Amino acid sequence: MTTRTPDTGDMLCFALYSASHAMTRLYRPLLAPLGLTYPQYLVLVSLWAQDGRSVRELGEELALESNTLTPLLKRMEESGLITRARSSEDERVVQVSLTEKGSALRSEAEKVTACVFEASGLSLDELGRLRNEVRALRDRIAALV
Amino acid sequence: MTTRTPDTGDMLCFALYSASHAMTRLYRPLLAPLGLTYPQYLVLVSLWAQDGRSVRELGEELALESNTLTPLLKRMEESGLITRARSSEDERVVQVSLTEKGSALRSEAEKVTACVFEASGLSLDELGRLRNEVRALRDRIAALV
DNA sequence: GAAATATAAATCGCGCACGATCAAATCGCA
DNA sequence: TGCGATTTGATCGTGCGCGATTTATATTTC
Repeated sequence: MTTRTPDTGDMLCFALYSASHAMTRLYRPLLAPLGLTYPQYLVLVSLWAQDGRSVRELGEELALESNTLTPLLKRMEESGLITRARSSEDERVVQVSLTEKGSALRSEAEKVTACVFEASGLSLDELGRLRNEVRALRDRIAALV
Repeated sequence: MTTRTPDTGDMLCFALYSASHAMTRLYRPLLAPLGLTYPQYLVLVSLWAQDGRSVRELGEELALESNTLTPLLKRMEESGLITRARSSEDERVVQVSLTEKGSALRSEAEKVTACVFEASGLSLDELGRLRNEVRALRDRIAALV
């Protein structure tokens, strides 16, 4: 009948917002012993898949701008996880590379992954399906912005 | 065969993280003309549903602590959207109430809602189903933390 | 009814996000 | 070849999120 203003419980955007924060809260105590924040963990995941990427490439993968990444990467350099170096071919580009320490965290991170999967309470199939739906929505929205 | 470290594309947590940020980016230009950020919009949505809530109640609804809400609410008070007043019954409690201006934004917000629904590219049914799945996941995770 | 405990909000410090802007390097092309 | 346009990353300011702590008020317990 009457269209009422949606409550937060009705809003998909709030479901995503609060679920994302819940995930970060779940990760925090698991990553803290490794000296990592969640966004820093994402950078490592990206570099484990492909080392030596530029700031721009990392930004494309993670949907973050240099104004976010530059200070974040400096902190990661400070804690000895990565190195940052200007490319000799193109002096504009900064290559980000894993250190020994950054590479070594990979095996620790697999335990974290397992722990988070457990916490989700989903089967691999369910998780994959939900992830694909959320990703599809994200891509549809991102294409507009 | 071998279990490889998941890439960001495989991770449900990253799907949620990036989808949530994409949503915020979608909302930003729609809310900016109203002088609102996305979290401030969420506070208004909560208050439109039930005015005069305490900081604690808002925090429960939005899953935010007073260290986030207090400064946020002060900014909203500053911009004339809400009032903050100590309860006379319990001096610890701060009641948050909509001003005329805060109430008036409700009709504007419905246009924003429609615009975001459009951008999602989902049917009402699909949206509802996805929202319920994301919410269920969030609640399962939040129960552990 | 005084001391111990619990609860509500505020404060502080740090790490994201991001709009706006800037400096430097490279590219394009007349 | 030279000069404007583009690309890359950095810088700055503001607004969240949140762990840790503090202050003030209320409740419990003895």
